[in-house]
Amino acid sequence: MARSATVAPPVPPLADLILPWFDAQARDLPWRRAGTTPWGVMVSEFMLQQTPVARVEPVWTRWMTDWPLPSALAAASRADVLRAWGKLGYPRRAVRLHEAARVIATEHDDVVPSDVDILETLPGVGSYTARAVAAFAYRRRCPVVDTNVRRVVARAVHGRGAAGPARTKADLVDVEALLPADEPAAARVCAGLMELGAVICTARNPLCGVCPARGACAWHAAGHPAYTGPRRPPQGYAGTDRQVRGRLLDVLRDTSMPVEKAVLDAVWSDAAQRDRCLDSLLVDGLAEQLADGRFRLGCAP
DNA sequence: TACCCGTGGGG
DNA sequence: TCCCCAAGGGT
Repeated sequence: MARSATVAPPVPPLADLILPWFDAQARDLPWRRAGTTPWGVMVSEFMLQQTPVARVEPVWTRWMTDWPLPSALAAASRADVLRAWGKLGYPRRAVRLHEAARVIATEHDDVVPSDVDILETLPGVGSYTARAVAAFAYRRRCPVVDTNVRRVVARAVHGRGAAGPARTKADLVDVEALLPADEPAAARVCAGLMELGAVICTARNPLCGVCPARGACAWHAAGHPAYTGPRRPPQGYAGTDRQVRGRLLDVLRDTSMPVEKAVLDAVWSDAAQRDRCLDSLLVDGLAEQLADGRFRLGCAP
């Protein structure tokens, strides 16, 4: 039986390395500041879905000034919401946030729910956003899994270079295992895992040399083996319906007066694709057609 | 599950 | 230039 004087050096759990680093180094993002309401957190999470922090900051700040409560946003027109959303991309997120605000105002007394299952019933709120609101707005002990966390866990816990295909349930279990019992501390660990993935443990050129977690990182210990798993096919953009919809919407956002179809026809030469995209914008409620045939930004309730 | 949905910056 | 990526959700 081993009884040497040297006790096996306790490898500090990931959380113990990440917490002090996060407390000292976390970026000063506006929605992290004291006094941010759960509504403010929720708005930031919607905007941050697939959109970089730098582009969200100014829009979020203005948004919270104009619509500090869900009921305030609910009272705005969809067109005003879409214009305020500006060029954050994926404008259907703005419509869903608008709809979620109405549900919160009318069915939850203007208070953002704190329960994950209730949050997930809101339009545009999926597993990630529901958990992010519960953890960051209400300090709940609730595993939060986004693309950053998946990458950090893949590396630090499993020694793989990248996360690979989604393994939703397993990711939740993995993160849950990293969380301390204390609720607010657990919420900070979730934020810290995301922060680490965003600024240190990045997809390309991770900064392992200054990583606070490298002492507990399986990938680092293994010598940074390259990722060998399946890669998702490139998405592409040029020539897609997404690009055409973006151009059409760009016209409608920038005009206060309804426009003739000829104005929209000018943004894309392929008539069939252009008409298909315009129709899809109508279906999505992002655009609407007046009785006189002209078009404008969607104004639905 | 795979694909669709915007936009712009960096390597 | 081109490709990859960025706090996902809906279908």
